[in-house]
Amino acid sequence: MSEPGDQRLYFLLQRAAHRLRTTADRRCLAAAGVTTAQLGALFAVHDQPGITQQQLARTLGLRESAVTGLVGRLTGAGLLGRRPHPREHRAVVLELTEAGGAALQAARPEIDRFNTELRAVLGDDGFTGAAAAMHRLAHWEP
Amino acid sequence: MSEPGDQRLYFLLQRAAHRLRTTADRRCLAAAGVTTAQLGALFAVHDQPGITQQQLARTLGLRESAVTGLVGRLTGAGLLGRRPHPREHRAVVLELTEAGGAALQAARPEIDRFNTELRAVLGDDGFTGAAAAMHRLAHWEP
DNA sequence: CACTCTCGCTTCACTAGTGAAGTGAGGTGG
DNA sequence: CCACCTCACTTCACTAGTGAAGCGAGAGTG
Repeated sequence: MSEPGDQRLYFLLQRAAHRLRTTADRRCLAAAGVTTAQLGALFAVHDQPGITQQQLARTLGLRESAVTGLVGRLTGAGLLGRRPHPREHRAVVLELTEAGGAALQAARPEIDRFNTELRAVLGDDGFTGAAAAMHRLAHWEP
Repeated sequence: MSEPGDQRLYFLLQRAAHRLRTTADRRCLAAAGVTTAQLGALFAVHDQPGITQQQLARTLGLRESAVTGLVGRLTGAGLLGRRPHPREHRAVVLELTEAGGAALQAARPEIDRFNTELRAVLGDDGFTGAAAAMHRLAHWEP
Protein backbone atom coordinates (compact mmCIF):
# COMPACT_ATOMS: atom_id res chain seq x y z
CA MET A 1 0.00 0.00 0.00
CA SER A 2 2.20 2.81 1.26
CA GLU A 3 5.87 3.12 0.32
CA PRO A 4 5.83 0.12 -1.96
CA GLY A 5 9.42 0.43 -3.09
CA ASP A 6 11.09 0.78 0.28
CA GLN A 7 14.42 -0.95 -0.10
CA ARG A 8 16.15 -0.08 3.16
CA LEU A 9 16.25 -3.70 4.24
CA TYR A 10 18.38 -3.14 7.31
CA PHE A 11 16.09 -0.47 8.68
CA LEU A 12 12.93 -2.43 7.94
CA LEU A 13 14.38 -5.59 9.43
CA GLN A 14 15.28 -3.85 12.67
CA ARG A 15 11.87 -2.23 12.80
CA ALA A 16 10.06 -5.50 12.25
CA ALA A 17 12.23 -7.34 14.76
CA HIS A 18 11.66 -4.67 17.36
CA ARG A 19 7.95 -4.56 16.75
CA LEU A 20 7.56 -8.32 16.94
CA ARG A 21 9.77 -8.56 19.97
CA THR A 22 7.85 -6.06 22.05
CA THR A 23 4.45 -7.51 21.25
CA ALA A 24 5.64 -11.09 21.76
CA ASP A 25 7.37 -10.13 25.01
CA ARG A 26 4.21 -8.50 26.28
CA ARG A 27 2.14 -11.57 25.53
CA CYS A 28 4.63 -14.05 26.96
CA LEU A 29 5.05 -12.00 30.11
CA ALA A 30 1.30 -12.01 30.57
CA ALA A 31 0.95 -15.71 29.81
CA ALA A 32 4.04 -17.19 31.46
CA GLY A 33 5.92 -14.44 33.26
CA VAL A 34 8.96 -14.67 31.00
CA THR A 35 10.33 -12.71 28.06
CA THR A 36 11.02 -14.25 24.67
CA ALA A 37 14.77 -14.05 25.27
CA GLN A 38 14.31 -16.07 28.43
CA LEU A 39 12.02 -18.43 26.57
CA GLY A 40 14.76 -18.99 24.03
CA ALA A 41 17.14 -20.02 26.77
CA LEU A 42 14.55 -22.29 28.40
CA PHE A 43 13.88 -23.99 25.07
CA ALA A 44 17.56 -24.50 24.44
CA VAL A 45 18.03 -26.09 27.86
CA HIS A 46 14.91 -28.18 27.36
CA ASP A 47 16.18 -29.48 24.02
CA GLN A 48 19.65 -30.13 25.34
CA PRO A 49 19.62 -30.77 29.08
CA GLY A 50 23.00 -30.40 30.73
CA ILE A 51 24.11 -27.76 28.24
CA THR A 52 26.87 -25.43 29.41
CA GLN A 53 26.66 -21.66 29.31
CA GLN A 54 29.17 -21.53 26.51
CA GLN A 55 27.12 -23.90 24.36
CA LEU A 56 24.02 -21.93 25.24
CA ALA A 57 25.71 -18.74 24.08
CA ARG A 58 26.56 -20.39 20.78
CA THR A 59 23.03 -21.75 20.39
CA LEU A 60 21.45 -18.36 21.03
CA GLY A 61 24.04 -16.38 19.10
CA LEU A 62 25.10 -14.35 22.14
CA ARG A 63 28.32 -13.55 23.97
CA GLU A 64 29.01 -15.43 27.14
CA SER A 65 28.65 -12.30 29.20
CA ALA A 66 25.07 -11.90 27.98
CA VAL A 67 24.35 -15.49 28.98
CA THR A 68 25.75 -14.88 32.45
CA GLY A 69 23.11 -12.23 32.95
CA LEU A 70 20.31 -14.16 31.30
CA VAL A 71 21.00 -17.33 33.28
CA GLY A 72 21.36 -15.28 36.44
CA ARG A 73 17.86 -13.86 35.99
CA LEU A 74 16.44 -17.30 35.22
CA THR A 75 18.04 -19.02 38.21
CA GLY A 76 16.94 -16.07 40.33
CA ALA A 77 13.39 -16.68 39.15
CA GLY A 78 13.76 -20.40 39.92
CA LEU A 79 13.27 -21.51 36.32
CA LEU A 80 16.75 -22.91 35.77
CA GLY A 81 19.20 -24.84 37.92
CA ARG A 82 22.99 -24.77 37.75
CA ARG A 83 25.45 -27.40 38.92
CA PRO A 84 29.15 -27.93 38.36
CA HIS A 85 30.14 -29.83 35.25
CA PRO A 86 31.33 -33.34 36.14
CA ARG A 87 34.48 -33.30 34.01
CA GLU A 88 35.31 -29.66 33.37
CA HIS A 89 35.92 -27.60 36.48
CA ARG A 90 35.27 -24.24 34.82
CA ALA A 91 32.01 -25.22 33.19
CA VAL A 92 28.54 -25.21 34.61
CA VAL A 93 25.66 -27.46 33.65
CA LEU A 94 22.13 -26.11 33.20
CA GLU A 95 18.81 -27.84 33.62
CA LEU A 96 15.16 -26.89 33.76
CA THR A 97 13.44 -26.78 37.10
CA GLU A 98 9.79 -27.79 37.39
CA ALA A 99 8.81 -24.14 37.31
CA GLY A 100 10.92 -23.74 34.19
CA GLY A 101 9.10 -26.57 32.47
CA ALA A 102 5.79 -25.11 33.56
CA ALA A 103 6.70 -21.71 32.10
CA LEU A 104 7.54 -23.41 28.82
CA GLN A 105 4.17 -25.14 28.81
CA ALA A 106 2.38 -21.93 29.69
CA ALA A 107 4.07 -20.03 26.88
CA ARG A 108 3.55 -22.69 24.22
CA PRO A 109 0.01 -21.72 23.14
CA GLU A 110 0.97 -18.08 22.98
CA ILE A 111 3.91 -18.95 20.74
CA ASP A 112 1.74 -21.00 18.44
CA ARG A 113 -0.86 -18.27 18.24
CA PHE A 114 1.80 -15.70 17.42
CA ASN A 115 3.29 -17.86 14.70
CA THR A 116 -0.12 -18.42 13.19
CA GLU A 117 -0.70 -14.69 13.09
CA LEU A 118 2.61 -14.09 11.37
CA ARG A 119 1.73 -16.71 8.79
CA ALA A 120 -1.58 -14.98 8.22
CA VAL A 121 0.13 -11.63 7.70
CA LEU A 122 2.70 -12.89 5.20
CA GLY A 123 0.84 -15.73 3.54
CA ASP A 124 2.30 -19.23 3.39
CA ASP A 125 4.77 -18.43 0.64
CA GLY A 126 5.80 -15.13 2.13
CA PHE A 127 6.30 -16.78 5.49
CA THR A 128 8.48 -19.55 4.08
CA GLY A 129 10.44 -17.13 1.95
CA ALA A 130 11.00 -14.77 4.84
CA ALA A 131 12.11 -17.60 7.09
CA ALA A 132 14.60 -18.75 4.46
CA ALA A 133 15.95 -15.23 4.02
CA MET A 134 16.29 -14.74 7.77
CA HIS A 135 18.06 -18.07 8.02
CA ARG A 136 20.55 -16.96 5.43
CA LEU A 137 21.15 -13.63 7.09
CA ALA A 138 21.48 -15.17 10.53
CA HIS A 139 24.13 -17.57 9.27
CA TRP A 140 25.86 -15.18 6.91
CA GLU A 141 29.62 -14.86 7.36
CA PRO A 142 30.51 -11.22 6.68
CA MET B 1 22.37 -26.33 3.63
CA SER B 2 21.57 -27.14 7.25
CA GLU B 3 18.08 -27.07 8.71
CA PRO B 4 16.40 -26.27 5.42
CA GLY B 5 12.88 -26.40 6.78
CA ASP B 6 13.36 -24.18 9.79
CA GLN B 7 10.04 -22.42 10.24
CA ARG B 8 10.59 -20.60 13.54
CA LEU B 9 10.28 -17.22 11.86
CA TYR B 10 10.29 -15.21 15.06
CA PHE B 11 13.47 -16.81 16.31
CA LEU B 12 15.24 -16.52 12.98
CA LEU B 13 14.15 -12.93 12.55
CA GLN B 14 15.51 -11.95 15.94
CA ARG B 15 18.74 -13.81 15.24
CA ALA B 16 19.20 -12.14 11.87
CA ALA B 17 18.36 -8.71 13.25
CA HIS B 18 20.79 -9.14 16.10
CA ARG B 19 23.53 -10.41 13.84
CA LEU B 20 23.13 -7.62 11.34
CA ARG B 21 22.89 -5.02 14.05
CA THR B 22 26.10 -5.95 15.79
CA THR B 23 28.14 -6.13 12.61
CA ALA B 24 26.64 -2.91 11.23
CA ASP B 25 27.18 -1.16 14.56
CA ARG B 26 30.79 -2.26 14.63
CA ARG B 27 31.41 -0.91 11.15
CA CYS B 28 29.60 2.37 11.66
CA LEU B 29 31.37 2.96 14.95
CA ALA B 30 34.69 2.47 13.22
CA ALA B 31 33.76 4.63 10.24
CA ALA B 32 31.78 7.44 11.83
CA GLY B 33 31.80 6.96 15.59
CA VAL B 34 28.06 6.35 15.81
CA THR B 35 25.80 3.32 16.16
CA THR B 36 23.11 2.45 13.66
CA ALA B 37 20.40 3.50 16.11
CA GLN B 38 22.01 6.92 16.34
CA LEU B 39 22.39 6.96 12.57
CA GLY B 40 18.67 6.34 12.26
CA ALA B 41 17.95 9.38 14.38
CA LEU B 42 20.44 11.53 12.45
CA PHE B 43 18.86 10.51 9.15
CA ALA B 44 15.40 11.28 10.43
CA VAL B 45 16.47 14.74 11.56
CA HIS B 46 18.31 15.28 8.29
CA ASP B 47 15.22 14.38 6.27
CA GLN B 48 12.93 16.45 8.45
CA PRO B 49 14.79 19.32 10.10
CA GLY B 50 12.96 20.83 13.03
CA ILE B 51 11.34 17.53 13.93
CA THR B 52 10.19 17.15 17.53
CA GLN B 53 11.14 14.28 19.79
CA GLN B 54 7.62 12.93 19.64
CA GLN B 55 7.65 12.85 15.84
CA LEU B 56 11.09 11.29 15.95
CA ALA B 57 9.79 8.58 18.25
CA ARG B 58 7.00 7.85 15.81
CA THR B 59 9.39 7.85 12.84
CA LEU B 60 11.76 5.43 14.53
CA GLY B 61 9.04 3.29 16.11
CA LEU B 62 10.22 3.97 19.67
CA ARG B 63 8.74 5.26 22.91
CA GLU B 64 9.42 8.84 23.82
CA SER B 65 11.50 7.77 26.79
CA ALA B 66 13.87 5.92 24.47
CA VAL B 67 14.19 9.03 22.34
CA THR B 68 15.02 11.12 25.41
CA GLY B 69 18.04 8.91 25.99
CA LEU B 70 19.05 8.67 22.34
CA VAL B 71 18.82 12.42 21.77
CA GLY B 72 20.67 13.02 25.03
CA ARG B 73 23.59 10.92 23.84
CA LEU B 74 23.60 12.64 20.45
CA THR B 75 23.51 16.18 21.85
CA GLY B 76 26.18 15.13 24.33
CA ALA B 77 28.32 14.05 21.40
CA GLY B 78 27.62 17.35 19.64
CA LEU B 79 25.86 15.75 16.68
CA LEU B 80 22.40 17.17 17.32
CA GLY B 81 21.11 20.52 18.58
CA ARG B 82 17.92 21.17 20.56
CA ARG B 83 15.95 24.41 20.82
CA PRO B 84 12.50 25.25 22.10
CA HIS B 85 9.62 24.86 19.69
CA PRO B 86 8.35 28.27 18.56
CA ARG B 87 4.62 27.54 19.04
CA GLU B 88 4.40 24.65 21.45
CA HIS B 89 5.97 25.25 24.84
CA ARG B 90 6.35 21.58 25.73
CA ALA B 91 8.00 20.54 22.47
CA VAL B 92 11.61 20.69 21.45
CA VAL B 93 12.98 21.12 17.96
CA LEU B 94 15.93 19.08 16.70
CA GLU B 95 18.51 19.91 14.05
CA LEU B 96 21.77 18.49 12.80
CA THR B 97 25.00 20.17 13.80
CA GLU B 98 27.90 20.30 11.38
CA ALA B 99 29.47 17.36 13.15
CA GLY B 100 26.17 15.52 12.80
CA GLY B 101 26.12 16.11 9.06
CA ALA B 102 29.74 15.00 8.85
CA ALA B 103 28.96 11.78 10.69
CA LEU B 104 26.16 11.11 8.23
CA GLN B 105 28.53 11.62 5.32
CA ALA B 106 31.18 9.43 6.92
CA ALA B 107 28.71 6.61 7.46
CA ARG B 108 27.14 6.74 4.02
CA PRO B 109 29.70 4.57 2.14
CA GLU B 110 29.60 1.99 4.93
CA ILE B 111 25.82 1.85 4.69
CA ASP B 112 25.92 1.41 0.93
CA ARG B 113 28.53 -1.29 1.19
CA PHE B 114 26.47 -3.14 3.80
CA ASN B 115 23.34 -2.94 1.71
CA THR B 116 25.21 -4.26 -1.30
CA GLU B 117 26.44 -7.20 0.73
CA LEU B 118 22.94 -8.00 1.92
CA ARG B 119 21.72 -7.93 -1.67
CA ALA B 120 24.50 -10.30 -2.64
CA VAL B 121 23.56 -12.72 0.13
CA LEU B 122 19.86 -12.81 -0.68
CA GLY B 123 19.87 -12.20 -4.41
CA ASP B 124 17.83 -9.40 -5.96
CA ASP B 125 14.52 -11.20 -5.68
CA GLY B 126 15.20 -12.46 -2.19
CA PHE B 127 16.21 -8.97 -1.12
CA THR B 128 13.07 -7.36 -2.50
CA GLY B 129 10.86 -10.09 -1.10
CA ALA B 130 12.45 -9.85 2.32
CA ALA B 131 12.11 -6.07 2.34
CA ALA B 132 8.43 -6.36 1.46
CA ALA B 133 7.86 -8.94 4.18
CA MET B 134 9.68 -6.83 6.77
CA HIS B 135 7.65 -3.82 5.72
CA ARG B 136 4.47 -5.77 6.31
CA LEU B 137 5.59 -7.04 9.68
CA ALA B 138 6.81 -3.61 10.79
CA HIS B 139 3.45 -2.08 9.97
CA TRP B 140 1.32 -4.98 11.11
CA GLU B 141 -1.45 -4.11 13.56
CA PRO B 142 -1.76 -7.03 16.00
C1' DC C 1 -8.49 35.44 38.76
C1' DA C 2 -7.88 30.95 40.27
C1' DC C 3 -8.51 25.96 38.92
C1' DT C 4 -8.08 22.32 36.31
C1' DC C 5 -6.64 19.96 32.26
C1' DT C 6 -3.42 18.91 28.49
C1' DC C 7 0.43 16.61 26.86
C1' DG C 8 5.53 16.85 25.37
C1' DC C 9 9.21 15.52 27.76
C1' DT C 10 11.79 13.32 31.76
C1' DT C 11 12.90 9.97 35.29
C1' DC C 12 13.14 5.49 37.27
C1' DA C 13 13.66 0.56 37.61
C1' DC C 14 14.08 -2.94 34.73
C1' DT C 15 15.61 -6.39 30.69
C1' DA C 16 18.99 -7.28 27.11
C1' DG C 17 23.02 -7.02 24.86
C1' DT C 18 28.42 -5.79 23.63
C1' DG C 19 33.30 -5.94 24.38
C1' DA C 20 37.27 -5.71 27.17
C1' DA C 21 39.45 -7.03 31.23
C1' DG C 22 39.78 -10.08 35.10
C1' DT C 23 39.46 -14.55 37.92
C1' DG C 24 40.95 -18.89 39.43
C1' DA C 25 40.96 -24.18 39.68
C1' DG C 26 43.39 -27.69 37.17
C1' DG C 27 46.38 -29.60 33.89
C1' DT C 28 51.29 -29.34 31.99
C1' DG C 29 56.37 -28.90 31.31
C1' DG C 30 60.98 -28.08 33.34
C1' DC D 1 57.14 -29.42 42.81
C1' DC D 2 56.14 -25.20 41.21
C1' DA D 3 55.52 -21.75 37.94
C1' DC D 4 52.85 -21.22 33.96
C1' DC D 5 49.04 -21.59 30.94
C1' DT D 6 44.22 -22.54 29.70
C1' DC D 7 39.74 -21.08 29.30
C1' DA D 8 34.66 -21.17 31.26
C1' DC D 9 32.79 -17.90 33.52
C1' DT D 10 32.28 -13.11 35.70
C1' DT D 11 32.50 -8.16 36.10
C1' DC D 12 32.31 -3.57 34.46
C1' DA D 13 31.02 0.40 31.78
C1' DC D 14 28.40 1.23 28.16
C1' DT D 15 24.27 1.52 24.50
C1' DA D 16 19.39 0.60 23.73
C1' DG D 17 14.98 -0.16 24.79
C1' DT D 18 10.14 -0.67 27.72
C1' DG D 19 6.51 0.95 30.67
C1' DA D 20 4.78 3.46 34.43
C1' DA D 21 4.85 7.58 36.99
C1' DG D 22 5.45 12.42 37.18
C1' DC D 23 6.57 17.29 35.92
C1' DG D 24 5.10 21.76 34.60
C1' DA D 25 4.11 25.84 31.41
C1' DG D 26 0.23 27.33 29.08
C1' DA D 27 -4.67 27.02 27.42
C1' DG D 28 -9.59 26.72 28.79
C1' DT D 29 -13.18 27.42 31.87
C1' DG D 30 -16.31 29.46 35.45
